[in-house]
Amino acid sequence: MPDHSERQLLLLGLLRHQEMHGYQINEFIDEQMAFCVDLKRSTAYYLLERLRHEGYVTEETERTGNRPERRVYRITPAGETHFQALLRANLATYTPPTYANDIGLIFHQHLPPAEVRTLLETRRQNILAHQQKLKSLATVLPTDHLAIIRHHLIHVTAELDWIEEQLA
Amino acid sequence: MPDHSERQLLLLGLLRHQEMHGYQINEFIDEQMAFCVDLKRSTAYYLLERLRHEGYVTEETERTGNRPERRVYRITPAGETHFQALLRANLATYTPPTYANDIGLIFHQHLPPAEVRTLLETRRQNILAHQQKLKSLATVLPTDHLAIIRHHLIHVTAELDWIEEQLA
DNA sequence: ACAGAAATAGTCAGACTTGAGTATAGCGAA
DNA sequence: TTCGCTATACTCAAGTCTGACTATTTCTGT
Repeated sequence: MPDHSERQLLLLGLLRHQEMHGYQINEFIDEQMAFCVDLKRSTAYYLLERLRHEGYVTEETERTGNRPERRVYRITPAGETHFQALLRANLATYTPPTYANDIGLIFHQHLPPAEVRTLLETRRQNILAHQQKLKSLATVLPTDHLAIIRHHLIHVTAELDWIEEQLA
Repeated sequence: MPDHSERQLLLLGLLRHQEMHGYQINEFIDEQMAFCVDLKRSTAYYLLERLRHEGYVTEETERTGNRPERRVYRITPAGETHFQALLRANLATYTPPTYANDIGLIFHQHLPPAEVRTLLETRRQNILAHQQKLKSLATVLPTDHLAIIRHHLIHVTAELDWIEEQLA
């Protein structure tokens, strides 16, 4: 059983604020949260179905005008409780991320040092580009997200420090 | 088609060094790489089968004594080429990780500030524990891994900085 | 000498994930 | 008015991942 908890937390947190239909949830995630969670649209539908199955949300079909039916999700009292538990667990826990780019470094001796340097130089440019994107997000997204953007920026800086150390 | 590339890179890199059977590969990963890659044993078998299907490794069954048969994997010339390509791509790329614990922060206002503080204090202890574990790894693992351990330590430090900023 | 633990070597059902596809509605331009 | 493009709302087949399990061999303590 993999650990959906943070995505469940996200979905329940959104529904806690207000009832929403699937498309709306996905739109919100894509526009405001994509930079810090990885959750595709089809996966969100799947998870919502699971939350319903577990009694944490209810599903109600409605239609507006002649548009196709939509399923409106609403959090249940059990869902509220679950949300609180997930939130407490999430805040108290530290889950170290995995850095996909570590693997390359392990095998760097299989390439000529000069080429490794060039490749890492390119990586450095990509990191700088990502840093810029984060900075511009800060001006676009609501202020609730500032702490998280700052979190990402701190790590990007750490990444730049490390790669410069490797280049030296 | 998800992006196995870093795990393929890992498997090919190990086989490039010497032929190995599945169990041996898994043992090595569990003992030396678990701290920087997330790859379960059954997944490794699955990926090896895929690499074979794609012609990057060959599989040969052998038996030693009365033990059950084992499948020995050996990298092919095509696998060598693929390895080089994956390695170059990996070194030149930056793949920002996702931080599972960000989600909690988004919803922190749903709990009393004092409790949030206590929970984050606990998280901080967990980060410190993780930092210690990394430091002790540095004394146990071969020196090739030092750069990567350093990489993780830099990020753990960044994480501690950030959380202390939040607590203040 | 022999029972129980640990190591060896995988297999597989079932859960998770997602790109590609389906189907209808509104809207702007020619 | 009608052709095509975008927005709305999902669905699903196919691919991926892993916890739990099987089965045999070798050690270890008594």
